[in-house]
Amino acid sequence: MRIRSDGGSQRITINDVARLSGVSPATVTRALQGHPRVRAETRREVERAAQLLGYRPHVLARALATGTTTTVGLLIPDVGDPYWTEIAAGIEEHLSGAGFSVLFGSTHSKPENERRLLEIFLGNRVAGIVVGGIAGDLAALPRPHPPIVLVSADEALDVDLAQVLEQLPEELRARETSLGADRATFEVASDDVKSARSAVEYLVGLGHERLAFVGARRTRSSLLRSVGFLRAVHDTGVEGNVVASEPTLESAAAVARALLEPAMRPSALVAYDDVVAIGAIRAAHALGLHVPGDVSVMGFDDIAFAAFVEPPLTTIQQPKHEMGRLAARLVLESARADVVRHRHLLPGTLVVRESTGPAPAGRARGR
Amino acid sequence: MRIRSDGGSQRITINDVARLSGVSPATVTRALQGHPRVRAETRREVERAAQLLGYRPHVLARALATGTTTTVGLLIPDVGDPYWTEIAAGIEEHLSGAGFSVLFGSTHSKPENERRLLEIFLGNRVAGIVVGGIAGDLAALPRPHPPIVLVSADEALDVDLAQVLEQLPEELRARETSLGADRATFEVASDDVKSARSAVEYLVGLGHERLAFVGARRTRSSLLRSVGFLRAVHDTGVEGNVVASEPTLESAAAVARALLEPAMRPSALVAYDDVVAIGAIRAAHALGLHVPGDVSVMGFDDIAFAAFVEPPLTTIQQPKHEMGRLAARLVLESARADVVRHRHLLPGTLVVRESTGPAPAGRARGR
DNA sequence: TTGTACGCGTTATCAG
DNA sequence: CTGATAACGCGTACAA
Repeated sequence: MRIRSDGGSQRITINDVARLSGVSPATVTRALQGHPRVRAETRREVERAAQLLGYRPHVLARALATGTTTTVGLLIPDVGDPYWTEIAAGIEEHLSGAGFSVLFGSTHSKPENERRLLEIFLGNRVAGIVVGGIAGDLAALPRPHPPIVLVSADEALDVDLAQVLEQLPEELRARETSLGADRATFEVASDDVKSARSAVEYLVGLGHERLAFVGARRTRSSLLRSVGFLRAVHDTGVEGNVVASEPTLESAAAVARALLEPAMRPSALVAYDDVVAIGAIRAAHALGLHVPGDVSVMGFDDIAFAAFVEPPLTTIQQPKHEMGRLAARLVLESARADVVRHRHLLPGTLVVRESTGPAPAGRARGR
Repeated sequence: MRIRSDGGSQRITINDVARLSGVSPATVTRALQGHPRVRAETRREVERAAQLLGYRPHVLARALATGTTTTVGLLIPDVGDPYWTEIAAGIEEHLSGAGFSVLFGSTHSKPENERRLLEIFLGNRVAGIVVGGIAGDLAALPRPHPPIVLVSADEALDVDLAQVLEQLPEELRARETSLGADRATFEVASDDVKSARSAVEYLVGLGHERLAFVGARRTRSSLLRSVGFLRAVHDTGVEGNVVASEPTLESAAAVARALLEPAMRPSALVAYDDVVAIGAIRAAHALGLHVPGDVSVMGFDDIAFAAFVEPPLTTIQQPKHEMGRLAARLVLESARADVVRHRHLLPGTLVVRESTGPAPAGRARGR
């Protein structure tokens, strides 16, 4: 006799319940699913038997029979990044609340991982998929596929940063629609252009006249934020330039250090995100500069720790949890009915803390 | 004609492939699974057909047929907590690398959620389960169940903190074995007692003679850390007391504020974890105290942000990623063979940064 | 080496 | 209101 060391749980099936309660399997199904046409007494009897036996329906068998799953695939780039985990939290919460399970994977921002995991999700016949970050060649997916909702799709653009920055924002906006996003049913993102604009307007309101945006990369949200920054800078008539940086504390610190040399030092820095902002603040401190006394620094996103660094970070909060909820709602809804593709742009909101302040006196407008 | 708006992907099955390649479904299975006894040519033919049709095996149907899944359930208390997400990252990485999928859920530290999600996992016939945090009444699970690995099980103890603290550490250690943990195959945790001890020894080595542990709660790791603290304090002959605090920044700040009143101010604080430590530092700053000039503060875990607060936090690093990997390895291994239950205690390692320093001169040993 | 037939646990259809 | 019976897609003895 060979011991089945399989991980399977109990093997009490619907048949066991049927036998014990003296009805057919079909009736058991109906009774347990709240089907209207079952005698009340029968139902009680079945429920009692099921309870007694500790019957637990085999989700997979059910899926096979119905052709439908209650599982949704979730892909995010990085489990360690608070931005993504907060979004994931919103997604998980909503999905779980709606009785759906979450099949999870991390892409590490690698398209090949994204592809591989999507394959797995499809193999598992998920009812829908939420993809955070990249979202490469969705077009290559077999059709039809379950509804896919993109969150802050960050697909790399095939253009030079410099080129894009010269182009009109309108033109860039147009380009967006040609991204891989077009195979997805929905997309939810933050309104990066507008967010960057409010950042600039806030700083200008404080009297700053020489700004810098640090952290531009070849990703969509980064480009859009820098574009919003440049546009606002232009509209308000102050100085402002964009410098590139990786979205890591180290890179940001290095870039900021160079930027803060006395020569043409900006009086305020707008960072690509909170992580970059924190890196910039460290660089400022290392240079003996006071924040916000000597230089104001602000970020984007409002990750949990933004409020607890020294000084607490002024930032443009993104409704991460809300974005997650929305994404989850959208997959579930579009899993049920045919819907029109649509992009949801959520607004950011300014959160003023202590890393920003009035422009230093006497340093206004160069020379 | 009704449109099937199910989320199902393509419906090309093994039969389609069989028909196209002119063989039987059975042969298709064998060919695609690398079964040795298939003619090379046949295999090529089948593979070509599968490729052409874009055939993707139905994972659920396969699971039903084989009685085995390649899915592992993962439960953590809080998706927003960096401690847990770092562990989760390690788990996901290993599992994914081994070709397993992750069915994910968040318990929010609520036993009822844990129960509900475990039910779902069982219903999905997962090959194994990793549970972070609580782990309530695992005993209530139907037997046999798939292997369960507990990570930093944080089950609430049915005892008063005060009582426990009076007891001998040995006695408390004995209690551990009676926790819900005993239905699990494995458990991985950090060696909290020893970690706390090294924290104390490090501070004493710096000349501190009046310490305080802030953050004890009725959870295991908190109790064990406070016990390790008290034991070490006793062994090294310095003063040291334990004060309770919720593991939130706000609570920690409030507690620390009271603790830092001039009267009997400790020269060093050992916080339950990094979050509590950061809260304590804020309180110190609010009181106009310098860290570490006036008071040293250290934490546990070494979450990502520990290095980026002001001042960078000295802490006892827990090998979170490693713990995750180990947990994942253990589920997979025990899913294959029968194994002996075991508890894995991983050591913490001291990471010295800038929130700790020598004891303030002239404040040594009260009165 | 390959094909046939059956079972995995559940639901749906169609009689009764 | 309830019971047979046929799928769902795949793996696997068993037979050829």
